[in-house]
Amino acid sequence: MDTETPYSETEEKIFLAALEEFSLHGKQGARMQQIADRAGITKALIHYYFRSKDRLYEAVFAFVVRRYFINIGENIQPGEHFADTLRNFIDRYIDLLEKQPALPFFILRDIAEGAPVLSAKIREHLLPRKRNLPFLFVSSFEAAVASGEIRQHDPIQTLITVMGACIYFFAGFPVLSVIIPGLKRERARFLAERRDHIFDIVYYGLTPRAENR
Amino acid sequence: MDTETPYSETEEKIFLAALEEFSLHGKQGARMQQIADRAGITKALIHYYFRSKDRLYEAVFAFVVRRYFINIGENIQPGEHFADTLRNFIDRYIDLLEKQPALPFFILRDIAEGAPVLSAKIREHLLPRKRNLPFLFVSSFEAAVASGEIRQHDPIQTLITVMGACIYFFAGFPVLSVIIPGLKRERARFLAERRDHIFDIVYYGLTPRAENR
DNA sequence: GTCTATATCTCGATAGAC
DNA sequence: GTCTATCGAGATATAGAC
Repeated sequence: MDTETPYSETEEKIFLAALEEFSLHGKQGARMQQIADRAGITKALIHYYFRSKDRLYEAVFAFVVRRYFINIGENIQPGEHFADTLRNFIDRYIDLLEKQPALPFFILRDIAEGAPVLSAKIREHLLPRKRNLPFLFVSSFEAAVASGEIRQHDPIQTLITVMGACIYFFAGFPVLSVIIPGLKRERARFLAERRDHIFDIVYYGLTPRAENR
Repeated sequence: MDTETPYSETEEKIFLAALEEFSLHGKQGARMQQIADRAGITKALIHYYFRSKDRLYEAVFAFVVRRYFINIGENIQPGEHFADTLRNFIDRYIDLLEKQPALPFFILRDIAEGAPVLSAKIREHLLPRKRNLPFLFVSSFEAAVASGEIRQHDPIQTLITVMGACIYFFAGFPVLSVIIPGLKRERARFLAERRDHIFDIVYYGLTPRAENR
């Protein structure tokens, strides 16, 4: 994985082990011993590099947030039509989740505890940027309403719907794969279709409609 | 709250305190002392009734999951049109989440650990029943495709989209309320609109469409 | 059944050798 | 930088009086 940081080899091993352990068990549930085992070193070394469990968690969280909120928000072009913006949003979001499937759990863990760390990170990193993904989504949406491309609707509601539709496949996968036979085996195909499906439903749910039913 | 169990008054106090504490902090993060304080008794009494923290957590989790599956698994009427089924599904699902907002976090915690408990409960409670909510959703969907009410589409993809759209509002609320000014204050109104929004997007995303764009 | 007091244990953190 | 050994805090769990 590209941590984009000048970590030593050992640091990186610890870091990755921690990411996995924290994702699986949360901050409280994670065990330093388990992280050490995963990384193939001893607890003492973790403290040597990261000083404390709190700091280690902080480091992992900061990394995750950078990936999640900043990478996703940068270099994105608002499409000429809302259709392009929407498609772009879905693809980027699913790409991100696919590349780092532990990520939603990591985030949701924090949320489950009232999102103490996450809220701070959002305020610090996401809100100050004008070109972040949610912001672009909303402004592109409003432009499209004005131009008549889509109907009058609430952009925030739509944003939540799209994010939920994307993330739930990953977050709910273990459950879904019990309910839906063959899902595990055909995950890749299903996920590819998922992008089209979400776009299709949402976009045509927004466009001016035929008079029927 | 209706625990539907023949608990003594003290047991019930402990149980409810535990439900709250576990919801807030997870299994590991929860503190027996805190549960005792919430319940207005001492730690020793918790052990008297529930033997160990593990067993207490088990009891709470089993209760939460039972509620979840009982609610989504029974008493649902397939509507005459898919529109009715969809509307019904959304309303029930959001009702359930609203009544028990800690539920997604409980579930997500289990999922993050590979859904050991949840998978078992699904196999045990949901799959054997023919009239469960997902099943009815899919069969109503297919009937509607056949009758021409909606277009050809994948019912499973649609089901995931709807569930994700419903649940993400609750699961993501702490984050969303940071990004979206005023969300916390207007939660009730926003949630009411949410039902209409999801129905509108999804249903008209599925119906035969005007030729435009 | 409920409490106080205490035993036991788990786990993060540190000391110190190499 | 990395290890082994150990400490000490804090949490779960138990004993025993009432």
